[in-house]
Amino acid sequence: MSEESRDGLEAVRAEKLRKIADLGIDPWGHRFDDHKAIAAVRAIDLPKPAEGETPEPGPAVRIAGRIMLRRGQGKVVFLEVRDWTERIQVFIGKKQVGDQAWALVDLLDLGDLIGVDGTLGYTKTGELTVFATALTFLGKSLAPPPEKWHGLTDQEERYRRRYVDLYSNPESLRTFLGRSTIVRTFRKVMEERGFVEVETPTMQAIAGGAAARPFVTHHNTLDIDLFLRIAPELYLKRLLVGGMERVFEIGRVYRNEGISPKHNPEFTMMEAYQAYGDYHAMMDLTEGLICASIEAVGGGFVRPWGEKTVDFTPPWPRRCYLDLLREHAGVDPDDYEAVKARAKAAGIATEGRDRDVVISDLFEATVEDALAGPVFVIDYPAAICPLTKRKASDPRVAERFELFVDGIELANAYTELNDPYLQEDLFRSQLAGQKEEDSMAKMDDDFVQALKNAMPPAGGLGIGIDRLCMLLLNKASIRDVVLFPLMRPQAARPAAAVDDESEI
RNA sequence: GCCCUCCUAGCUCAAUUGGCAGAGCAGCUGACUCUUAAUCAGCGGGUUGUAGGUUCGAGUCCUACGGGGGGCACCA
Repeated sequence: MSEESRDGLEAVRAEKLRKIADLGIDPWGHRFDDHKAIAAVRAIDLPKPAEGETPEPGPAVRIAGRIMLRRGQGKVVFLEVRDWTERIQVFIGKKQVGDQAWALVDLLDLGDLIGVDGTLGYTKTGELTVFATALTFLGKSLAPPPEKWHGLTDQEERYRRRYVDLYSNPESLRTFLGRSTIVRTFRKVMEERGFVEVETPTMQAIAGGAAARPFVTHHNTLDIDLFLRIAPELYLKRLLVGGMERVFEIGRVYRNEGISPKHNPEFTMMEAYQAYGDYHAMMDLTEGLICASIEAVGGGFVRPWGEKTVDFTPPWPRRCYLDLLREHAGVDPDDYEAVKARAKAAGIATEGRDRDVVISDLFEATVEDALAGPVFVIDYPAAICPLTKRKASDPRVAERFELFVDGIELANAYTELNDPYLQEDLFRSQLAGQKEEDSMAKMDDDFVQALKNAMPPAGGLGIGIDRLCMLLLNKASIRDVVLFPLMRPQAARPAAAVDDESEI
């Protein structure tokens, strides 16, 4: 951490900035219209001249971007300029641009932003190149960019200074543009299927709809504590009561729990509710959303996933929860003594705990990691699903599914419980062995009142956007698909001396 | 919260058993009008995350603290 050397490198660039201003050029640039995306420039069909042939003058192009590489050659310089679509080589000759522009070229650093007008053509070695006729300075980078070959590799720096990661690591930029493509695809598919996008409160007096600990915040004027939402579920279902038959929300939820490669304290979920649907309708929707996303980001249905491969070719199997437990845990779920014995062997407490809670723990311990998927796990034990409609044929079973891929839970959906009396009962009854703060059952009187106005039978769905992005973009950590993952604050850097820099 | 591990120049990385802190890139000076991580010659750049300790001597060993990564726990 040398303040001295950092200042040294910055001082050199600050001096160049001053010299650029001395040339009568604004070192912070201005509006620069009508430049082409570099990818579009590269897509221009310009035939390569044959050996020895004098090349035809190519089309005039205008580009803008960041200087990534510089190869000086006396009175000629080659730059690699990158924008958010591509990179391209720029040729600048002293004779071609004139003395005035050449004075500016001397003051260009890696990381600076420039606009280039020129003609498109090929160099002697056959590289597509913009032969500059004019330069426009668009922004001075006072900070030196990372090493030109390796980019920024330090994980911590990549997360803390994402702006550097994005411009220096094309793969990182590609990932976040891919995430944007996935979100856009979700909106498009939902719209095609007749859903409307809505926004519901993120600050809630009762943080319901999931089993998670909320963040607490405070409203000063009302002098009340509020929770950041852990799910939009209960508000979206109020909209079903109100007659909005197909709604969805793509939004941030906040859960005050651990951080891991699969968990960020704030993450993005899409929740959708469809009146007169059920969980099978939600499975079709889920498959449609994810398959459309795969087509949008490209790469086919058989996709790399770390060292593994995941085959997303639809349709995906739909497997019963208890069948999977039978297979992987090797016990008959109806024989609770056997289940308890198996749970104890797996290190799961059984004493004084609800039967379905023990079964759920055993499922997580023995089945989830083995689910290569994609696979819909369907028909959950009812006691662990307080917001879900029970099967008419068997009230011990809830009409719920979760979608798993390589042990990762990607989606969670129900046929929604719309019986207000049963909902109220389930809100009141805590399961034995579950702490209240960890329970999904939190009394929400207004929600029960809403159900008393008749909520249509419905299917509801939640999909973790971040995890889907991990899987489709092949990133091992959620922090690689969240632009600014939560980090501990660093100790403040000593404030730079203000007085002796003020003239710049 | 617990366990393991990492932190060396702006960036990417070396440094043998505890023995003079190094290289490449970037930067600066100079040469070069078709380069491809351009090349060539020269120069500058460090409180080895922080604070202690052991030692004749610590980047290296020990302790504490800070930050990161992985795992456990919690959760989606």
